[in-house]
Amino acid sequence: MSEPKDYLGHFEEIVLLAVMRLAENAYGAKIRQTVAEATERDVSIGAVYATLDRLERKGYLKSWQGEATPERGGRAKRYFRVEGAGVQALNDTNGARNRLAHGLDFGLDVA
Amino acid sequence: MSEPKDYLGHFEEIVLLAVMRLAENAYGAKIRQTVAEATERDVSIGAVYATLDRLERKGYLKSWQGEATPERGGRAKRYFRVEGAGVQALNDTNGARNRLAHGLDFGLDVA
DNA sequence: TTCCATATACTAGAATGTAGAACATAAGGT
DNA sequence: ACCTTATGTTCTACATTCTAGTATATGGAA
Repeated sequence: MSEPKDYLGHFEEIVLLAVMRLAENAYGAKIRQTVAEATERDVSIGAVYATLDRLERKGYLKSWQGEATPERGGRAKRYFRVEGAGVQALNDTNGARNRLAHGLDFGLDVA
Repeated sequence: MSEPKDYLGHFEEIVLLAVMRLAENAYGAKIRQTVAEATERDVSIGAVYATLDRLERKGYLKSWQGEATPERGGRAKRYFRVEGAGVQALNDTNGARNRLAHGLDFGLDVA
């Protein structure tokens, strides 16, 4: 039966989901904003990049430099995309939780 | 509006769910077993207790000593129960995730 | 060429995750 | 009584993740 699965930390999961959701628009600053909205709290940009780097190192996502000449000024963006392994990790993480939460009624916020 | 919410780490969430699920049968060794089954990997007993202690310190759960004379031998159990604040934290943690995951199709393992 | 806005990189300390050995307690056999 | 076995918990230490804060990079506009 397979190697031990690799589970994501809470923030890693959140960031990975944000990248997924933003699709072709996923770059640091925007990701930060998305995460802040979803978590309803201030998230430092450093926190986001540290996590993105770690996720990339693990092969869960990939990044590349955006256009060298942005439209309105400012540094070039670094875009991110979730890789297959990232989706897998997301699934595994969710699986463990689901097996435990299934059938439990604790007043879930059903969005 | 309100103070910044408190989110649970991955393992904290798993352990809290296990305690909830085990109900009146939630004590260290059993919790460990439940968590191991759900995550499909070996979980050291130390990892479980360290997390239980931290969760108790934060007020997410409560513990007390079980019977002084267990049926078959061995040390008395220490039972755990999730408190209201724990349920709240579970909800908040879930909420943030839901807001991001909602509508995203990445092949969820629907158990 | 200075200032401002947008972005990313780096660093450090706190919190969480994780393992393993030590300790505690009781039942049962001999 | 004493030792072995079965349960269960406590303690300690270290690795990884979380998080904030500060520094650096780059281009447009005044």
